[in-house]
Amino acid sequence: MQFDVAQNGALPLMTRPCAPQSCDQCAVRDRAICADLSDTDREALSRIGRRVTLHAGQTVMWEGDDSMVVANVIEGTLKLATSTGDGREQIVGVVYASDFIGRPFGARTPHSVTALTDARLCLFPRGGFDGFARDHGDLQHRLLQRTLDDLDRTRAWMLLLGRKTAREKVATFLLDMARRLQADRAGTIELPLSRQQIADILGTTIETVSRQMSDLKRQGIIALVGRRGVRLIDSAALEALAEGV
Amino acid sequence: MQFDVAQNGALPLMTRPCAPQSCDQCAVRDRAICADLSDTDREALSRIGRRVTLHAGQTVMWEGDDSMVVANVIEGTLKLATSTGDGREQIVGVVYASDFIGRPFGARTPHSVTALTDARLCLFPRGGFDGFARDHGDLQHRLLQRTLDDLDRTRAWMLLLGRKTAREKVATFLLDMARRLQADRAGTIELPLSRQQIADILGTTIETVSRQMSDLKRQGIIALVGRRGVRLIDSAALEALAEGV
DNA sequence: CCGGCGGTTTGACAGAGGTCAATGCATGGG
DNA sequence: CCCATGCATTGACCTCTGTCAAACCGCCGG
Repeated sequence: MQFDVAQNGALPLMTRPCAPQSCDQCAVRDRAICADLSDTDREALSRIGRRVTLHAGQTVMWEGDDSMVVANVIEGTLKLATSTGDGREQIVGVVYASDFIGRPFGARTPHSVTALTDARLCLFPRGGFDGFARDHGDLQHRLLQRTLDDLDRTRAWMLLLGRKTAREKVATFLLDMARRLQADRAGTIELPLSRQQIADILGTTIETVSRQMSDLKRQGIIALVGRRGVRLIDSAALEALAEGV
Repeated sequence: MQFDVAQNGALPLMTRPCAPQSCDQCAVRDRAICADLSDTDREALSRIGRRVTLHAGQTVMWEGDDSMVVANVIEGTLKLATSTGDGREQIVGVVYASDFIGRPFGARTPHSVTALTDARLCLFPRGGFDGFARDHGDLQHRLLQRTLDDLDRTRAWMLLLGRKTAREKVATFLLDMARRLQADRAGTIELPLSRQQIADILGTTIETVSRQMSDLKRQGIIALVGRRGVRLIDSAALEALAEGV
């Protein structure tokens, strides 16, 4: 178990905002929580925040910090993580474009948020966002929906962490990634995570992940292409393994 | 690993409602999500729902069921659980008086809800509740707050499930229960959970829980009184163990 | 007060997965 | 284009925890 001391670049607060950009051409405009707002409301919200870019490895928020900002993910993939005092890390969530990050209506950020790939965020100071959300029931409703979904997904993941074997964990993980990520024409997906990060998601070690993947490959259920590429050859078999058959 | 086939009595929908009771003397009136409502709104909500009693072991909702009802817990303790196809169970939450249960704004109940002790609920049909919540921003805000808190707690628990040792798990669990439960004058708390249920919370087995508790007792850190009583003798030592020192 | 039931504790053992270490191999900078 | 660096794979080993089984003992009903 070790820390991710990757490139801890400048905080995004320090990051130069992108050229101001209206919500009109925002890539996540109709999937983010602001999707239901009227044009004028959306522009008002937009003026509270600003667009920032992150490089892979940069951390936006730290576990235990005062909750200062929240954000929509415009592009990229980020991890949410907590760790024990002695540095064992558990990834508690992975977020993608259009997802919402940060802790609104609360004093503390309960987990760190770190970019896994280069990313772009639409960042809001928390106070301003909280106030805006209180006045806009539709925004709050959308946030509630999303939080309820997150909670469901998180609880489902507890079953994996608490009760599944290493084999089942890796199979479940691969299926989950295949569902979320776009495969190229050869059917290969590019994992946005290193083996260490996969281990930190599954509550196991890098060696165990590697061994399980090698086994699956040996059985002809998946193919490994390069360091981060995976092609699912027999999804049905994977599904079976994920459920422990 | 085995099923909890306890007393699976009638569904609460079948349960005879208690004598109609106004919100005025409700025990959780100022802690439940309806606390911020005006008297008239609260009564309106109350008319949508009804009070039901549950016996220990009764299940209110089943994993995967259509989400038909939601409820406030007036009294008692309940568990939220999911299981794998072959019957391994993971408890994903424990709820107490004033907590909210069920899946509003969604089609499926993602986990079962089962009474650990006798309990009383204030039960609402989901459709009616959803509609009411949409029209009452303050109720929705309170629900959002609560869901965000649940999510934080759940994610903290993922660290336990994925990264902590059996010793750390049990120590963390005992401290968590001590924080939630009222100790009697001798400083003893009465766990609302059997060893099996504790194991299902911690993602381990009944034997491991038992062995860890016996070790802690042998070290003079806790005392065990009867089947479900525990007295924390050296909380500082427990804290240290919980963090893996 | 006693006896039996069901949950709990304890023991013996095995195996999944963690740890330590060495080797392999993509990938990007020079 | 090639090598160095860091991630990934593989191997050997060991420990923690799960499994199976037996003994124990609170607690309730008779």
